[in-house]
Formats: sequence, C-alpha cells, structure tokens
Amino acid sequence: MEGRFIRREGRFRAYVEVNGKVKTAHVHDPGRLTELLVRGATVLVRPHIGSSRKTELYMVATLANNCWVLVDSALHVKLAEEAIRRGVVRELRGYEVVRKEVKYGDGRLDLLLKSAEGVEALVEVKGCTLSVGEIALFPDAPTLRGKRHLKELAKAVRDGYEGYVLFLVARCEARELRPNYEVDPGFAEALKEAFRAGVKPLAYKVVLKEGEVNVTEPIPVKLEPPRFQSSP
DNA sequence: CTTAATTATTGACCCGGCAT
DNA sequence: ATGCCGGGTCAATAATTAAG
Repeated sequence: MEGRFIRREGRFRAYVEVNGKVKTAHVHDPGRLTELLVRGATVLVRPHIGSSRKTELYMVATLANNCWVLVDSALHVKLAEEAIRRGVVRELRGYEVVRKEVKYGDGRLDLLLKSAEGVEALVEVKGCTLSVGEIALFPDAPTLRGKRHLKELAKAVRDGYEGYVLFLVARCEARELRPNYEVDPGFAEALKEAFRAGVKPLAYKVVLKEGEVNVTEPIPVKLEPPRFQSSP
C-alpha cells in the first residue's frame, strides 16, 4: 500500500502515514537516501509479517521522478540470483549460482557462480538508488565496506576467479552508472583499480511495477567522473 | 535403527550515527 | 579515532521429527 513518508529515525526505522494513521516502518537500505526520503514523499509499504517485529510496516520503495525506487535492499541478492538464472545478465549467461554469502578474504561476497566450462566467478551485488539527471551514482554514502569488497574481488581475480561487481540501478531515468567521486573518492579509485586488476563492473536496471520487481536491461558503467561534477 | 528431511537456534553481517 | 547500537536476513549448525 501507498503511504506518505514523515521522517526517519536512525537507519532502520521510519514513520509513515497510511490511511491517515502514522505507523512505524522498517527501512532495510542503510544508505542515506536523503533526496528520496523527504517529508511528504510517496512510499510503498507492506505489512511486516512475522513474530517479534518491532515495526508495523516494511518499506519497499519510494517514488522519485514518477518511478518506484526499490529501497528493500534485502531483495538485491535474490534479484541478482534470479536474473543470472534466467539469463538476463548477458555477461553471466550459462553460469549457475553455487553459493550465496561466500566468505572470502576478510569478508563476504554475495554470490559464487560456476560456468558450464567450470570457471568460478565471485559477484558482489550493489544496490544503487541515487541519480543526478540520467547518471546513476554509487555510493550515496562513503562505504569502507564497498572498498574492501572491491579489493577482495581484485584478489579473487589474482587467485584465478572471475570477479564482477553487479550494480542494480533502481532509477528509471538512469542511462549510465558512475562512481560517486564527490561522496566517496576512495571507492571510485578502488573501482578503477579493481577494473585494472580484471574485475568487471556491470550495471543493470531494476524495475518495480504492478507489484513485481525485475532486473531488466543493462546500462554502461563509466569510471570517469561526470563532467558537471567538480573533482577536488 | 539408520538416514533423510524438516524445524529451531546461532552467529555474522549490513553501515551510518551517536557516544565514548 | 574507535566501538557499539539498531531491526532484520541469511547461511551454517544443531536438534528434532519423519521416512525408509
């Protein structure tokens, strides 16, 4: 159901007005979402089923530019998995998902794949909710973890794996994805370095409509900062 | 009685913000 | 600069039940 965003409290909790009543909602996406979650914004929430829930609702998406932007980041790995299985991700056709949340190096990577030829690939999935005009930017907040994931992927490539970063872009107006130099220059550099090491960045759109979420078509990833962005 | 399948429990992790 | 907090999910492990 649709509601009106009131405010966020901490990372996980938000207050949302639905049918004239203010209710609490869980926000899974821990990013800033500052330009999305503004007072009065239209949001999509669902009942929060299960025992010992501390919020009444669960926030699924928020409306921006007349399109739903998925903020339920718990879905990203599942969406990626399904997209890979169905052959939507062209670069990964013929790969099957072997394991999820794979321990590697100092942390975890989202997916371990294996191609028909026996090639193993590690994939880190990243959800992208920020865009300026037609350019999707990642991340929307500085992310040490993101940098570490990229370093681990680069290491995986040295160890003989294929390495992928799969950005799932939740903005319908986006036509390309770039690292967000202004918010996290370190991530941008790490992405370039990972790319040089052989890690392949991919970006695909994720579309929510009529109660369904799907990974759809790819958009190009560009490693240089957009022209309008000033680099210090 | 052994093995498989289902269910319950545990622990790690997500990551920005606030307190120390 | 470091550590903990928060609500929830998922993989892995443990415990229970069902099937052979």
